Amino acid sequence: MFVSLHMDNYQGEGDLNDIVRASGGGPLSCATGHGSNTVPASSWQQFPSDPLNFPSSAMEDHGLNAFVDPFSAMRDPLLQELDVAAGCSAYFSSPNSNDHIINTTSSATVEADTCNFSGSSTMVGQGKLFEGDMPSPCNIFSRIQISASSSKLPVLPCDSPMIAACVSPRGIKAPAVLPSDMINANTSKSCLIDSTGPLQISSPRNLGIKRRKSQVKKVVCIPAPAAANSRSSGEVVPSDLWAWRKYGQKPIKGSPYPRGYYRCSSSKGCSARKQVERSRTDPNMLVITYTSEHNHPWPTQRNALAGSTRSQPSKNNNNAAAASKITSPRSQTQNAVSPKEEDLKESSNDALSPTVAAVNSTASASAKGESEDMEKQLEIDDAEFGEGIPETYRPALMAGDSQQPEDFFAELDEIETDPLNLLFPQGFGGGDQDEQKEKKTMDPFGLFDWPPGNNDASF
DNA sequence: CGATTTTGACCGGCGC
DNA sequence: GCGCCGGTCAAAATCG
Repeated sequence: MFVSLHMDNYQGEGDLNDIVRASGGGPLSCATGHGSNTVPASSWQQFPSDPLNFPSSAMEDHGLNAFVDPFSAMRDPLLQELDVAAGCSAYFSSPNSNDHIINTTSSATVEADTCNFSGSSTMVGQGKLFEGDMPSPCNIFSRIQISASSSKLPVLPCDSPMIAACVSPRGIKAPAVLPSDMINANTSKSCLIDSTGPLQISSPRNLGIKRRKSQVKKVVCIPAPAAANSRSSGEVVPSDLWAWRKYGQKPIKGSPYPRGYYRCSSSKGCSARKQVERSRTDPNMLVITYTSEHNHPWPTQRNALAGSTRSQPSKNNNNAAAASKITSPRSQTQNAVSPKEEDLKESSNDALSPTVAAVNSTASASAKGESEDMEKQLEIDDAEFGEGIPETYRPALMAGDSQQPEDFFAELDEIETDPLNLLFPQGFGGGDQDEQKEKKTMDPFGLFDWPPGNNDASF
């Protein structure tokens, strides 16, 4: 559940203040890296290394229960996607422990360049989206790194412990601390991306820089599922609730991996887009950049399935090796196609352990290399940053600032079919824990459908 | 048949 | 002004 969202344009002193206040006194209240409130790395390391089985109790045992839900402030489709799709505890952290995310979001209170507190803190205090006490099923998004990048901040290597918050599709409850290895894995070097370019919206060709700069973009770093879940391009696109249609792919200079361009196909006229690419520093990490916003409610079951029926090409079905590299993107973006069991296993393994290892190995080596890119990315005007948020990534469903978490979820229930159910037909909290545990083991990222016998949803 | 992916071409922004 | 680069378009191919 490493979620590392680089939420460009996400800024607000108030947020930080809230964060500090909320966490004040707590072990995690550290908004300052040098602050006395930072959690000792040793404490973090005491936690199990398995992020997927992150015991919320552990947090309590370590006095972390005071940690405030980092996502509470998030009222964002992206997060919605992540939450729902992930349906599991997510570790929100700044890509870099030093990444100043906190600093930028709340320059007033944070001054440390080595803040152990993750970027998640920046999200604390705004909203109540994730107040619910949810279990934490895990899937690909559970490890998504979410970091809010702010303007003009240097990107530093991150190897400090980070706070993790268990995020469930409907709520966040159990705060979590990442084990040291996970922390390293999450270090964002692996997630550093060069999303430095200005943002574009529906009509980029006609848009000026100003227009594009005002656009909010969110960068999500997630562990890339194994190549088994990708097509010939090797690109792996985790599924989310929205239907995405690929409209282009371009090789990116300086990166061995191409960048895929997707637009929302859930609704015509929706300007939501996302770019998917592998981190140049850590191929095991996927960098998904969301731009623009959905102008429509959550996709209903039907919508979510739109265009998602396409599965792997038949030519791949008979060739496991080929299948490992050629997989229908739809299975990734529409969360509907079930890969073969072997692929699934491979994906699970590759997406998890390797990711951690890879990140660790590259954590310090490549940090500098991408720092420049990161800086560029961060050079988004703060003012614009603040303005963009409310205007972007706010799906119709989420319209309304006054909307409370309860309202939000209530509306979700009103949807023809709860998107969450599409991903987690078994439910998140109820049911046999052992059974869920088993599922986690089989599909830690929840990218794939569970066997028909275990899946009530009719895709 | 409708939807998607693929891929080369086109366009605009930006740096030199 | 030129060239590079990133993002998008659109035709062809593919798939269910």
